Amino acid sequence: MAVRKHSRQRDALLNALADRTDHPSAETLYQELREVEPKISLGTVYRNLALLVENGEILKLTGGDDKSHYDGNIKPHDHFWCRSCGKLTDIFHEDFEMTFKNFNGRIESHQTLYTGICDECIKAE
Amino acid sequence: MAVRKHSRQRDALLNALADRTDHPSAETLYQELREVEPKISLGTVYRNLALLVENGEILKLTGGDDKSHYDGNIKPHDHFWCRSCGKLTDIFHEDFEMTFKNFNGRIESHQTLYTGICDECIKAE
DNA sequence: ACAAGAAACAGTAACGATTCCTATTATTGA
DNA sequence: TCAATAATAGGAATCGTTACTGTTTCTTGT
Repeated sequence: MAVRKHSRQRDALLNALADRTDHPSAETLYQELREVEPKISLGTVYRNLALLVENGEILKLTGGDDKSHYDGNIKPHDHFWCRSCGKLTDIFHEDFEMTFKNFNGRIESHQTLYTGICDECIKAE
Repeated sequence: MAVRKHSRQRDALLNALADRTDHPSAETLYQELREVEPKISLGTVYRNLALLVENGEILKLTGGDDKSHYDGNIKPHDHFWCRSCGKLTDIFHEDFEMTFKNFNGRIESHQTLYTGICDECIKAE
C-alpha cells in the first residue's frame, strides 16, 4: 500500500463521523452511508475505519457492548457507558495528572470507560 | 434461575482466576480448566464467567484485542495493554481523584485502558 | 488527454468469539 | 431416597469482523 489514494467513500465516512457526539458502530455507519453512497459495502466501511484509526484521524472505542464504536473527536477524553440504555457519552476533564510508580513502558494513549447509570436512566428508574 | 446451585465447575473457574496478574481469555481458562475438570465445556466457562461478573466476583476487561479478558482482582485498578506484544498488565494508583462537571449520572465502576509499548518491548526494539 | 500500474472497491465467503439449544447430570431441600 | 430444577456437555447457530476475488477508480508519467 505504497501510495494512499483518495477515495470518495473514505471522505464520506470521515464526514459522517464529524460533528457528532454519539459513537456509532460500523454497522450504523454503513446504514447511514448507504444514503449518500448507495453502493458502499460493509467491507469498505471496516477497511476505511481501520485506515482512519491507524492514521489517528478517528478513535476506536471498545467496552460496554460487544462491538466497536468510532469517535471522530480525537481530543483526549473519556467515555461513560450506561449499562441500562447502552448509550456511550463523552466525559471531558482538564488538568488531569496521573503518576505511575515503577512503570517503565511508554504510554501513547489511554482510554477510560466508566460504567454505571446515566442521568436519563436514573430519572426513568 | 431462582435458586443458585453450587457447582464444581464454577468453583474451579473462580479458583483459576485467583492470585494471578495476567488476564486470561475465556478460551485460555477453558484450556487450563480441562486439566482439573476434563469434561468441562466452553459454554460452561462462558456462562459462569458471566455469572461471576454479574455477581461482582470478577471483572471483564475489553479493549486491546478482540476478545474479552477476565480479572480475579476486583480492587479498582487500570490496565495497560502493549500493542506490540499484546500483554495486559495492571496499573494501580492511589489517591486518585476525579472531578466531573455537569455530570449527573451514577458511576459504578470505571476502567482505564492505557495503550503504548511495554517495558520489555521497548528493550527488545 | 491517455494508458499503465496499483489502490480501493463491491460482493461474498470465511472466520472466530460468543451465545443458544437440547438432552443429560448434579445439587438441593423435603 | 426422591422429586424438582439448576447446571452441565456437546454441538449448532449467531454475529461482528476480516479475507478473498474479480472489477473499478485514482494517480502519475507521457
